[in-house]
Amino acid sequence: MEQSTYLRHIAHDSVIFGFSGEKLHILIIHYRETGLYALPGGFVRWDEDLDDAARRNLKERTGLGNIFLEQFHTFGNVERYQPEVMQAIMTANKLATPADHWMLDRFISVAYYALINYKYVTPQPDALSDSCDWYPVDALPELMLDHQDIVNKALETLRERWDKKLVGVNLLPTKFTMKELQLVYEAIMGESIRRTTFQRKMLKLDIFERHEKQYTGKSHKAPYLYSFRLEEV
Amino acid sequence: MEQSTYLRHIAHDSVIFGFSGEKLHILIIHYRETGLYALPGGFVRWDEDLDDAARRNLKERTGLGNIFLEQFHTFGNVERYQPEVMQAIMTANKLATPADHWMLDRFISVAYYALINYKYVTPQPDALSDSCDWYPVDALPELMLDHQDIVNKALETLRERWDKKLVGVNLLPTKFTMKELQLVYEAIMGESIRRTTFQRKMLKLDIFERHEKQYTGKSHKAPYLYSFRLEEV
DNA sequence: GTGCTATTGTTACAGATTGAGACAATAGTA
DNA sequence: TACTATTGTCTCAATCTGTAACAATAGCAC
Repeated sequence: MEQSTYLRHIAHDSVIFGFSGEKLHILIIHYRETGLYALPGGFVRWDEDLDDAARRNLKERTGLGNIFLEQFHTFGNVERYQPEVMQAIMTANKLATPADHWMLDRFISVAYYALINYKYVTPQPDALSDSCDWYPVDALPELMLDHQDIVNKALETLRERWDKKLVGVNLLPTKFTMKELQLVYEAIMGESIRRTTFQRKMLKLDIFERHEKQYTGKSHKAPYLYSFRLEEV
Repeated sequence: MEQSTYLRHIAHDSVIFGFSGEKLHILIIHYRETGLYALPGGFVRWDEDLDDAARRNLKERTGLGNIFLEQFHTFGNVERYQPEVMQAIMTANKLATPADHWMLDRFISVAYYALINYKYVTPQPDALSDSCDWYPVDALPELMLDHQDIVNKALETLRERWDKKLVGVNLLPTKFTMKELQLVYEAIMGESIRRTTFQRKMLKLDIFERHEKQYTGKSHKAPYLYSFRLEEV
């Protein structure tokens, strides 16, 4: 039986979505002194479920557990194999890297996406990176390896799996206005939708609880706050 | 750099769907003398794309290349690790199995589903198995490891991704009747649908070419044959 | 308070889609 | 020529959607 800590050749990366109130953002880490930007990710321990590894990573980066996290694709092209990239990262961190080091092998990466509440998160860099920050999905820095492909596929998947409750519950605060829900929808779909149609369609779903009005100080009619009826989740 | 032929810890399995004209079937292999049934699968070569590995496997089993094949989930629970199962298969084939043999390691499996034309296929067993046959999805033998979970997830995915053209083109012969298309739909969805509604909805898509009538010798009005207009695929 | 503006909740109406059934056409058989 | 099973089409009502209109405010200026 293998005795090393991690399974060889297997990595995982996460596309962690947050909604700023206006735009979709994702978490990107920056590797010290290399100029390399990447998705947060890691490896799978010998005695750990694949999903648990991704969850552990998410917890380390955001401090949040019990978050919506779902696998969406596994990337396994040979072109992902670029040992010089990993070499650069390790050298910048003054780590010994014998040519047969396990981190320099070819990796297949299982990609996950997470939906979390932007406001409750303080992104945490890991041992090899000097920062971990939110970037708008439409203005990302150049990402290493195939990470931009991973982001694109994550967005595509999110659009396909758009489910009002799922996405809303995870990207919005507990109470929100219809306008905010609509902004999330538009940010994900990349298209605008008529206010009245959206409102009617949402309300007809009968999955919302209506609460008090939200007085923002603006000089116009105040919108109602809504929440998802959670007993139906 | 790793010198062995295959990437360690990484496997792939395929759920290969075919339509008998009445029911959905999938290909299942039977391992010699062990009583074990499993999905066809294999490993990934050091210099091979993940998708190509699955495609190679499909070609070996069915003789068919250029077939619709899509990844849908990666299974990586620790409970998949049951070296005694692999041990039994290898012993039955009189293969030496030192305790540290790479095939006895823990594996993460990337699962694919394929849609192929039932009639054009002669299933081929591989070196370790003595048969490879079609089974109706609702009457599978007991499968080893988590392969039943894999099948269930494949079905679920197929239902989500039901796209008339995609599914029809791959599971039906070039020319088919509306009735046959409806049977495919019902076999996948597991529910029946009203004939007239289905027909109207399909024809409105405007993706079919109508051909001659099909005279089956039955005493009733003969249905038209249709094909998908392929320039739009 | 009265008017003004921006935004929200609701309703109205036409057009499209859908579920359910009716009905005529017809290939083979008695 | 009648009869049966199945298919292609149409009708009708119910529902859903896109669009616009309109009434109801919350704050502000006065």
